[in-house]
Order: sequence, then structure tokens, then C-alpha cells
Amino acid sequence: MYFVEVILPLALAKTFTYSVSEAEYDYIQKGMRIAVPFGKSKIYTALVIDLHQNKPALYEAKEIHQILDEKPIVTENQIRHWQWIADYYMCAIGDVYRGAMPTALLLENETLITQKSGVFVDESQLTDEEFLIYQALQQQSSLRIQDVIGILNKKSVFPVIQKLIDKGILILQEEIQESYKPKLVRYIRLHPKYDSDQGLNNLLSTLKNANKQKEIVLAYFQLSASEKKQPVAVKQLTEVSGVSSGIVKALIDKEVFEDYLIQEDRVSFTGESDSNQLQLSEAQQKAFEEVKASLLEKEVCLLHGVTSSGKTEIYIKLIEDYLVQGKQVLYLLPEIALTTQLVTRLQAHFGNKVAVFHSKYNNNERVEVWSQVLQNSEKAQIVIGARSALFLPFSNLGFVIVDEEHEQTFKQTDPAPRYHARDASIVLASFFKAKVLLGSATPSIESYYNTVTAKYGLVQISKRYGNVMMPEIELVDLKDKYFRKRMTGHFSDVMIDAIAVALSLGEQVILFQNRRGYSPLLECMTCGHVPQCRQCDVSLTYHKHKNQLRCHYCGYSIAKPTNCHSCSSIDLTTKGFGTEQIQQELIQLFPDSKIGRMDQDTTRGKFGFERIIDSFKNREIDIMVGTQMLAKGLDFDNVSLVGIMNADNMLYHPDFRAFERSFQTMTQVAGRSGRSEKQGKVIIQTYNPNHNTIQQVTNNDYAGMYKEQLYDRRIYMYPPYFRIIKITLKHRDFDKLKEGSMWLYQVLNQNLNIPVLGPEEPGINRIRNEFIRTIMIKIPQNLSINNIKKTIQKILNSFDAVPQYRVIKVALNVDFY
DNA sequence: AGCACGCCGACT
DNA sequence: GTCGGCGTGCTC
Repeated sequence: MYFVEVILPLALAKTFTYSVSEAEYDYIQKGMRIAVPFGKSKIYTALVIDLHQNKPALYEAKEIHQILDEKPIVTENQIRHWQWIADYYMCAIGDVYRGAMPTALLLENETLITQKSGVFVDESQLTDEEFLIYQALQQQSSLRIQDVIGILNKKSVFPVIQKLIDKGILILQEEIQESYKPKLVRYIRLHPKYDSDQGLNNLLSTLKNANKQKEIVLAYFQLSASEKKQPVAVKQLTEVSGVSSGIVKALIDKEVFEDYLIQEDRVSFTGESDSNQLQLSEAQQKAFEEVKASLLEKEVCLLHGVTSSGKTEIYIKLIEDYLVQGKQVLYLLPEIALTTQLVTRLQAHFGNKVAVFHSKYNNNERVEVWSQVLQNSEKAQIVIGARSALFLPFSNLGFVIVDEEHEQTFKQTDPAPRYHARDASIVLASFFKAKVLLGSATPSIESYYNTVTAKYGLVQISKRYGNVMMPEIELVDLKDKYFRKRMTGHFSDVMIDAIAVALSLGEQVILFQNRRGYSPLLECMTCGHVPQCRQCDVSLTYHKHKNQLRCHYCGYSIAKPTNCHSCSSIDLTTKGFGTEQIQQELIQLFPDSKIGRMDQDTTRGKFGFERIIDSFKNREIDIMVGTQMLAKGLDFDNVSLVGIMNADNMLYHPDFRAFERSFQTMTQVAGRSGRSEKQGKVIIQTYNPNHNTIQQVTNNDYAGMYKEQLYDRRIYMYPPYFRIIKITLKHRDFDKLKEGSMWLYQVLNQNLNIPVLGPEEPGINRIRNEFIRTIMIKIPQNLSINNIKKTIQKILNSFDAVPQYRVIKVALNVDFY
């Protein structure tokens, strides 16, 4: 009796046991995928994590369906890492497995319905519905369940299908197919019979009367000569010669050419690495050596360098060191939008050793990077990616860089696993005894605290690269400006003058407004009614360009109403403002300038972001208006002015990190200003010019911000002194949710003996028709987090055992960000 | 998580 | 009478 232990891509805490034959047992290795039947009709891609001979006592193990791999595609270190993530972030290992694998490697079955062959069918014996299915099968050989639902126009199609099976007309087939298809490129070469000179002469004479064909042959010779014996692709040939592929085909038929296929990487980069030695500035060189020294002693080092201090060059130097040792390097970025810039820079040094992995890559591309990393291939020595890149099958990881370490996008919030890529990568690195470098101009309070307690090393750069000065920051008091009527729309006179000066000098301007859309609200002037989302507890946002109202939580949209839904008044007005309105106002103020906008609405699609960035870099745009997307590590060399339209809406978020984040965002946006020969300028419009955080931004006072925030965190019991677990409960029934969350709160509070807060109704208390309550648990640093998690898990299990409450959806967020 | 089974209201 | 609503329980 032989068995395998597998994990399934489902939110189930357990592993499952299947039986295998002796031959299969000998063949299968840990880390291979197998297809297994699960439940009545499903087939899932399971991952083998163990092989054994212990027959389960309580149930009969099913047999596996098929083996999908020839070699393991998941390493033991990965499984160990996934297990750590599941334990630490309190989710099922199946959640991690599903989130970690490229979807193309995780196939489910599809039930196909086909007609039983050689059976006589008496059509008069069929009901109308049965006849419809039968008829459809005369057109196509097989139907999917989804197709049948369409044909019958109803959901419960299984009874009908079952009857047809009983009548012996249909059979069901379970299909599971690899969806990864290697990319094949068609190449062409001269037929061997023309290899000799004699053959060549023959060839030219046979083509004497075929001009087009002769052109192609000549183009072929040209290409094969210039490409230094490189194979010639058909596509290339038709492009160069300008002749249609039909003529190529004619020549293949004539046996002048022969074609062949080569499997090609979708994700390869052409381009040579320059052998130029990267020259570090004195400050960079010093930082580089300090980081190296620090990493000799500690596993993790924080590189705190002000904006534009040239951290990337230091990373590159460090990467070189690890590549020399033959190690793999993982470079994590908060935003996939930033990868293009970085990839270009890294390729200039490392050529084809750079691979990219992120969620905007399509399935096939992701599978290719996965297998290159697995094979420790030359092409994937350096992997750049967003947080999910940390799930790749590294075998020889030596160095991890987490750039813009403070960014909250490193923490996954919605589907489980709710992991923090920075923290999870530190654990991953420890499995390989690899080193980690965190980089930021505005480190998170947590990471900086870890350097103060000497857990991490710390290296600082306080000067910008090339001795560029830090920008000069000017505050504009909005209260005063409105009082003295010096405002035009949302622009103060100071801001308008500064923009005009910058434009007149041919310099570019960035304006930051942390809210997209035209204006958040549409309000009725007669009755005060504000249109709300039907499914969520939020007001709809007005988007002028599309003339519609949209919900930013669920995407629901309606056309802009002409009169109030409540009182039918036509006197509607807009309140507040977003990027779109700023853009409109700018067009009025600076009609001769080109104005661009960068936010979620304008950067959709795979290259949306790059397009906008490129046109700004190429100076096709004079003024760029954008949300915090602008704050993330982009380098522009002609921006002399940065304007922050309203600093206050950031400061007053109901969140313990609001001040830290405001400081980070403003400092990062401000950092986009400044050029080599001239000090940059930043103008911040605010109602609170004396606010501590605003002052800290103005004085570039990270230490002051850190000290003040740390004090608050201790007083109010937040990280780094306390770990936070946030529990979110959701249900459509308001009263049931209220009761259930109160029950859970009370039981947690009685059993934990640590601060438990809530159950709280969040500011937005309904999304997609579900009401929401949250409970926060604060765990002091000196207590065992494992024991507390065990207790929480037990309490959640008993919550689930209460019949009224089990329908309430519960989500756990460990280290809530 | 999905999915089937099973028990109740509203309709061809 | 059926269709489909969702509460319940299980999946190796």
C-alpha cells in the first residue's frame, strides 16, 4: 500500500492522502504536481509534499488521476516557506499554494459532454430540453457544462444531462489540460542540396524568371550574412524583403528553402551589457562598503538614503558581488510600474541575466520565468519583481533587495495569504543563509526601530548624488489664502506664480493630489442629497471626462444625473476635488501648456503607465498631475517644481500610520524635484502649516518624525511595540453580523488577557452589499505570538461551531498594515 | 473554498 | 406540481 500526501489549492487547512501504485510511488517525488479527484466531480492540481505507506484508518484513500510533472517543480525550501507563511499569517497552506503558483500550472478539470458513438437515438423519445442538447452535439463533438447552461438558458442542467446519460446517449469526460504552450518561431534555411557553390548556381538559374522569389533568396543571403550565422526567422525575412509569406511558402514547396521550428523564450531581452565599470561617487562607495561590512555581521541591513542619493548604483555593485559567487538575486519592488525603468538600468550592466516576474505578465510568461529560476538558469540570475516574485523556486538564493521598503503595497491585503513581502523575504533568505538589504529614503518605523535595537544593520546616505541640493520647501497657508481671496480654484497665487516661472524656463512641473476623479461628491443644493453606491456605504465619485458617477470600491457606475434623485432639483454642485479637476483648472490657467494626468484611470493596461512616464520624460508633457503613483521612485531630470495641492486629506486618515505615511508620501513626492545645476522647489498647500508632520517634511527631519511617532506608538499600543491582528467579519445580515462580532469580541477579550478592541464599524461599513465589523488584537512584543495565535484559532473554531455565526465570513490579517 | 444535497416559497 | 432560494456538511 503506497500513499502520497498532497496540498490542494483550496482554503483548507489539512493535507490530503491519495493512494498510488508501486510504480507511481517510485516515480513521484516531493514537489511534483499530480491531478487528483476531489469531491464528486472535481479534479484539482495537487502538490505532493510527502510519500508514505501509512494507510489512513478513517477513510478509503482515492487513487490519483495522473502525474503532471517529470521532475519536481516546487522545491523543499519553498514548501517550508509556504508552511511558515500559512502559520504566521494564519491561513491555509492551500491559500499559499494557490497564491504562489502561476495559474497556468494550477489547472482544474472541465467536464465535457460527448455523444456515445454508435447508439441509435429515437428523437421522438426526447424531451424538448434533451433534444436541444442532442441537437447541439450534432454540430460540435463536445459541450462544456457552461455551454449547456447557455443552450438551455437555465442553471440546473445536471438533471437533464443525467437523464441523457441514463438513456445511454451521452457520456461525460473529465479533461485536464496543460495550458502552457511553448512559443515556437518558424525559421528558414536553404535546402541542403544547394549547399555547394554548384548548387547555388543551379538555384539562381532556376529562379531566373521568378523575380519575387529571387528577391527573397537575396534577402535571405543578406540576412544570414549580417546575422553572423544566426538563424533567419520567416517573419524577419518577409519584413526585410517586403515580400508576402506566400512566396516563401512557394519556395519551401519548391525545396529551395526548408523551414523548422525553434522554441523561444517569450521573456528574453536583446541588448548587450556594457562592460563599463560602474563608477560610484565617494558617498556611494562609502555606503557600499558599509553595507558589505554590515552584512558580514547581520542578516539584514537597512540602507537609508535620501531621495536621489543613488541607491540603485549601490544595489548594482552589491548584486555584482553575489553574481560572482554564482548566487541568485531577488530584487523586490513595490510597484510593477517601476520595473521597466529598473530593468533597463540593470540590463545595461547584467545583460541577459535579468528576469522579470509580476502579475501583469501573462500566464505563459510567468511559467517561463518559473522554470528558468527552477533550473537556476543564467537568464534568471537576477529576478526583479513585485511581491509575488518571492514565491519563485530559488535553489541558490544569495541576496534579496527590498527597494522602497516602507511601501504598504508589499503587504497583500485581500485574498489570503495576507503576507508582507518584506518580512516573508527575510524569512526566505534565512533558509538560504542569504542576506537582505532594505532600501528607502523614508524607512518604515518598524524597520528603523529594528536598526535601533541592533536587529538590523543601518547605513545612511544624507547627501544627494552629485551634490544636488535637497529641494527648498515652501508652505502655503490655505486658510489665509482663501480669506484674502488669493485663490484661483484650488491654486494659490504662490503656486500659480511658481508654475509660471518653471514653465517659462522650460522646466517641468509635478502636481500631487492624493485623490482621483474630478471631485468626490455630487451634492444637491436644494436638499443636500449626495448619490450613494447601492452596494457600498460610500458616496459616488464624479468623473467628468466620462460624465459618470463611480464607486471606487466596487466599480459600480451610473451616468451623471441631471437632477437630484431625491428631490428632482436640477441645482447640483460638486464638492472636494481630485486629479481630474486639477487638470481641468490647469487647462484654464495655462492654456498653452501640455498637461498630463497619472492615476489609476489613465494608467490601465500593460503599458499604460510606461506610455505616460515616457511622454513626460520626453518632455511632451509640461505639467503632470497625479496621485501617489508619482511618489514611487521615478527619476525625472527636468522637474524643478513639485506642488502638493492639499496636504491635509492625507494627515487626517483614521489610521495609526496616517502621519508616518503622510511624511513618507510628501517626502517622496518632494524628492522628484531638483536638477543637477539647480535646487528644486516644493510648494505644499495646507490648512495646517504648523502641524508637526508638515514641519518634519519641510525640515527633512526623518529623525524627528521617527521619534514622535515611536512615542505615540508606545502610548497607543501599536507596532513596533505591539503586533496587530485585525479580524474582519462580513455578512449581508446586519443584525446577525452585529451579534456574531460581539460574541467573538467577548470571547477573545475574556480569554486573551491582552488588549482586544472593537467590534468596530469601519468608516465604510458596507461593501458589495455586505456589512463589515472589525476587531483588533494587540499583542505585546514580549508575549509568545504563537501561543496567542493558537488561542485565537481555537476561539475561531468555536465561533464556527455556533450555527448562527458560521455563515459570517471571517478574515484574519496578521501584522495589519 | 466549492459543491451537492435537502428543505421551503413563487411560479411557468 | 417544478424552479431555484440558501442553510448544512463534506471533501482524502
